[in-house]
Amino acid sequence: MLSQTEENYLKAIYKNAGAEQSVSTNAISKTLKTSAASVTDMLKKLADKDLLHYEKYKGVRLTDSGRSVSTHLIRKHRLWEVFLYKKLNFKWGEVHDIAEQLEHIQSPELVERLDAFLGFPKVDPHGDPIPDAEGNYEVEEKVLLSELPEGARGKIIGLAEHSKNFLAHLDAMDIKLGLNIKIIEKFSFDNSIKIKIKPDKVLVLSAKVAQSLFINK
Amino acid sequence: MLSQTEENYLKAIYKNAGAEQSVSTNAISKTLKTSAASVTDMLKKLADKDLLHYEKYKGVRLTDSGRSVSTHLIRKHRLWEVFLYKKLNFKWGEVHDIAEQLEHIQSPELVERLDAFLGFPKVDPHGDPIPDAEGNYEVEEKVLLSELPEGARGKIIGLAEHSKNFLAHLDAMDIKLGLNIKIIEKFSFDNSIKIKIKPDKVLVLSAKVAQSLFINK
DNA sequence: ACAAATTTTTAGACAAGTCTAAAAAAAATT
DNA sequence: AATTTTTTTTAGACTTGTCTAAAAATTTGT
Ligand SMILES: [Mn+2]
Ligand SMILES: [Mn+2]
Ligand SMILES: [Mn+2]
Ligand SMILES: [Mn+2]
Repeated sequence: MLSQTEENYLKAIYKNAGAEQSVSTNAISKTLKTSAASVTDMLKKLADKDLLHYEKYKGVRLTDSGRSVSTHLIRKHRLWEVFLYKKLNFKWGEVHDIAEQLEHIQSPELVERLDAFLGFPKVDPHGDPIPDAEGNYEVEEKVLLSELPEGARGKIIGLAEHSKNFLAHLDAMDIKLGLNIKIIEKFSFDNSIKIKIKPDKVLVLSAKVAQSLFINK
Repeated sequence: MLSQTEENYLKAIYKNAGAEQSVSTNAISKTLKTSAASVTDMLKKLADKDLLHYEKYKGVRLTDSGRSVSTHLIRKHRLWEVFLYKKLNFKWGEVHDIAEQLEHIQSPELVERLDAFLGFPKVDPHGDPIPDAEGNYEVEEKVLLSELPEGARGKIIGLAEHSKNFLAHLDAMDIKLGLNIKIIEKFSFDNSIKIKIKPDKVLVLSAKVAQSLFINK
């Protein structure tokens, strides 16, 4: 059985590079906010357990086993987020930190029952896909709102940023996942974008916001 | 913030002696299945944090602060048990081990929302009381089924034993909390007891079972 | 191609939580 | 009251995960 710490390293590696590419010691160290020296130590331990391939000075790549642990953690994390959001009515900016703890609960049975209880959701409250029990998931085709031309229509399906700050800002602007939008006008002055949502509500989004929203393609 | 380990020590102390009495090093060591030497070390640390009163060779007693941590843990443990039992349909013998992990999740907001989601339950799936946010709870007056005379009536409201084995046995016998029973006959041969449940079902309980079921008084 | 900057590893230390073995204190027996 | 048994504490060691400082390797820039 893996410790929470080991699990967090694997997840950090997966988030940095997925299962194919390799990740540098420094990248992991930044994600986890630990020293590079500590990371090196841990990478050796995880390599001993066949969770990743490690070659001195060359960075690491997850093994199949390591990838499986990572995606399973992400599955648990996102299922718990759905639970907190849908059943306990937390805001979407509040669920991540709690799920960060809940994802480490060890009980395969619990995950499957939670999944069923939630109605087998496909995405978490931020629009990110929930891996199935085998660790597989589909990534929807999407494009940044800021990339779309005037006149284009689409639906908000994901976020390029996940900070609490950003999520709270979206709440304040009444922007949620699933909204159908149409681009009315793009302002070259500051790259802000005027959009229409629903029948007749119009609002102007800053460039920063437009660059952080994914639209279906 | 306390570590899971520290929390488990406090809970073990509370379970052994409540908040009034004092507990011996050995008793804690048995409950937690760690060496007496380790327990002594930890007791000093917890005393430094004012969670308990420690005097060499005299055992320990929780402080108000220690008692508060303990009852809050028990509150969380039992609320999660209700969740697992009522919402995820786990059997009552399966919930304890998972709740043992969930009780350490740190989020005051989560506990209160879970409580509301569950409809503010007063007892857990084993009939044990759930402390409120202040750590207070009422213990229902009860008596062992084995103590009742022939002809007595009552309702099964609690368990004197919590082993998985016992819980599975009760499942096999179709005995649950809330059942109304009447004592038909007590057999002096082996102290088994014949009871009637509901309209017309009669069954004989072994002495061991009768000594492990609480009836309301 | 060499020097400088950056990244990564090693070395040595520390805190938390655990253990076993031995010493000290307390409790039980005779 | 003295002896034996049991409980508790101390001493010293080990593991996990972390750190800082220094050394080694790699990458970048000229
Ligand atoms: Mn998250
Ligand atoms: Mn985590
Ligand atoms: Mn329990
Ligand atoms: Mn616990």
